[in-house]
Amino acid sequence: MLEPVTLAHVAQEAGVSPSTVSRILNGTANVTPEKRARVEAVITRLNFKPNPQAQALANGRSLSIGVITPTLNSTFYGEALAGVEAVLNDTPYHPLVISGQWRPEREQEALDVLLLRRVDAVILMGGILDDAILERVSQRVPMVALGRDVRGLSESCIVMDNRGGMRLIVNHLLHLGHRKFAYISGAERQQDAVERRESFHGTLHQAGVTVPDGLIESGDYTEEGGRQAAERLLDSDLPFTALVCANDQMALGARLTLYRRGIRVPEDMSLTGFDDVFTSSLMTPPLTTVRQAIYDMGEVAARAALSLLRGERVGMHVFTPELIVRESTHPPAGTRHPAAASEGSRMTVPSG
Amino acid sequence: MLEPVTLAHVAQEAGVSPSTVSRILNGTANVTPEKRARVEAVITRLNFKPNPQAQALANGRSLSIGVITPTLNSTFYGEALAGVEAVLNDTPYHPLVISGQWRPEREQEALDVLLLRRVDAVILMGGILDDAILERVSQRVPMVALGRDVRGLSESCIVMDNRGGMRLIVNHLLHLGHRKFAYISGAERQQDAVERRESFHGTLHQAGVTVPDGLIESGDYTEEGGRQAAERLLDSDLPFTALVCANDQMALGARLTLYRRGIRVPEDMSLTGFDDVFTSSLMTPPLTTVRQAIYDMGEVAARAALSLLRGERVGMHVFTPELIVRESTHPPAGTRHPAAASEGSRMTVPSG
DNA sequence: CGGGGGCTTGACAGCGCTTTCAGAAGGAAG
DNA sequence: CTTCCTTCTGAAAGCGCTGTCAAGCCCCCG
Repeated sequence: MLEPVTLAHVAQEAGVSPSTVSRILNGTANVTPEKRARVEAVITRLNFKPNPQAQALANGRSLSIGVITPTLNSTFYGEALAGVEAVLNDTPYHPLVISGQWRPEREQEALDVLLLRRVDAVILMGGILDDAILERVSQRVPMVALGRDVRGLSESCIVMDNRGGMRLIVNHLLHLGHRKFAYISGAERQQDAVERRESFHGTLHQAGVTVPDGLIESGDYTEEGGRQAAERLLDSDLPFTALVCANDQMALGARLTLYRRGIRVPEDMSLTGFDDVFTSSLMTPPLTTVRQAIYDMGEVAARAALSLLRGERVGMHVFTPELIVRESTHPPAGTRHPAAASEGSRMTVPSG
Repeated sequence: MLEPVTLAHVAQEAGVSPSTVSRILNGTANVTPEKRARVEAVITRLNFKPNPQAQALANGRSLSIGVITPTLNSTFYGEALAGVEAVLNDTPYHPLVISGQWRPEREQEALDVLLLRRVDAVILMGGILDDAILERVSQRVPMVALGRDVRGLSESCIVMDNRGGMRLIVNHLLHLGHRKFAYISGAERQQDAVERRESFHGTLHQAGVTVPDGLIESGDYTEEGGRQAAERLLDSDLPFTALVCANDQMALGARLTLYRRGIRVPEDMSLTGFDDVFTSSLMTPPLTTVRQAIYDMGEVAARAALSLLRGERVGMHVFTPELIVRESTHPPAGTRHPAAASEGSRMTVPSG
């Protein structure tokens, strides 16, 4: 493989024209079985691999699928990426990953780069780019969105039922006997953060429970944000027995604050997350949360992209959330509800 | 940008030949200032961007740098990736990331794909591919290795002083008064796992402390591995007061086992990690560990790759470890050493 | 036995850019 | 006013592959 062997070499070696070799490569037209065998033999003997650059230039398909992720070092999106890669691995396509850093300019740049590199499709994970822009782009190149419902593109969106998930969590806590809640919300520029918060309020409202404004804080979906939000919540001196977080990462941050203040989980305070990032099962105590099958969503997104590439239509795919009860929730102090802390011993794929 | 504008368009529009435009683009030769201005005006007006595929085909450089990482969803390598991406972001180069899943065949495949796609350089993170193979590959394409010292390629390796780091940890524990240690080692097919274990033993040996074989277990560098290893350690019924883990991820797993068994950290058991993955500062309690500046290492690796591309020589880069004392270590029960649990309140960049 | 139809196959013109080569201009030197 | 360089610039030949086009071949039918 030192001297890159080209299609022309193969053709010469097999005594056929380059066109024929190309045809065999792509199954573009019939070729005499005999010739085909001869060429294929040469191909394997020379270990010939067509140059993707040249192919891309000649027929306009680059065999790569652009992926825009908010960040590369996120527990959450990392798994989705892994799912995408796993699916693409069995195909001639390869992912081209660029991160948008939650900044619209950066996302726009990423998109531009991907288009420039002539990716055959793009998978957009989360992100905060305008629906309008995305819709426009999607007319140039097949696009699927993960974790967000893009207006005018909803057929190729992979989303989860955020409202339903939050309802599960809240009902679980209500069932345990909690009546005093605090909430740490996500970055509300993102749709899912809004949906989760609304569902939190809605579900409680139905149960006749209201939450004072002072017990709603935003944590921007980050660990550090969650930590600080928990500080503010506690500083408010308003009483609450359940702290629900809009994602696991913030729950992790909040956990630290509770630890620092000597508040025991779950005895003094129940704590919940959302997403079931795989480290959540390893928290002390393991976190009660809602499972969002992120890896699977990555897989589905990749498959959807491939379908689009084949010209097939795909429909919106809504994932159903699943409540994962672990050990961070407990009836509030003073209650005598039957403890529901069944052991959810879900272990996820190890990471590096 | 709908109708892809080509160099030929620009040439025509500016009334010059394609060659001239190309020359201006690459600064290949002198061009009359007047013409240059004219062409540049057209370029910006038409928002012309040269097609990378075509450039790659024509001059053999793809403007992409291959990155092989063990997994995409690892807290550890994720940060390194982010570092690489950040540096490349200011250059015309782009990372092309493929994961090797700790499997030699997959790593080999990844390498093949990268070479096929004609990447201009490759950055290899960890991995278990033979040094010999890598050395051979490095003759075809500039290569830098991250977190491993490849024989015959050591000038372009970014590594950390694993032995020194482990020495820091062990000395810290010895200083606190610990004499009974248990150790969870990493995947020993990887060099760094071996170095850390050797240093663990060596440092203790110098202090006159020995560790029974039953208190050494392997956890394969994963959370789940760490969890199970801790189970085995505890089941051995051999006494120990300090559990040192070869990385943070295993410490996280081990933490769960301790929690399940009602063993308090740090009162009953001191626990340490290695790497300072950013979630470690959020563990309950925050983990004492050794900081390995992973993100920085990613940056350095990317810069090294760029240097190589410019034909410059780069030297091996050894990172110095830093002890991060948090709250998971404490003098052993029954001792009355001054507690050294200073609050290491290092917060790292949030992730997604 | 000749003509039409279907298959297989090679020649060739790109895809969009780079780069060599040589011609055209302009200036310095004789 | 030649002659010889220097620049600057355009024509043209690729880079490795695809896809169109038409030629060549064989078979079948009349």
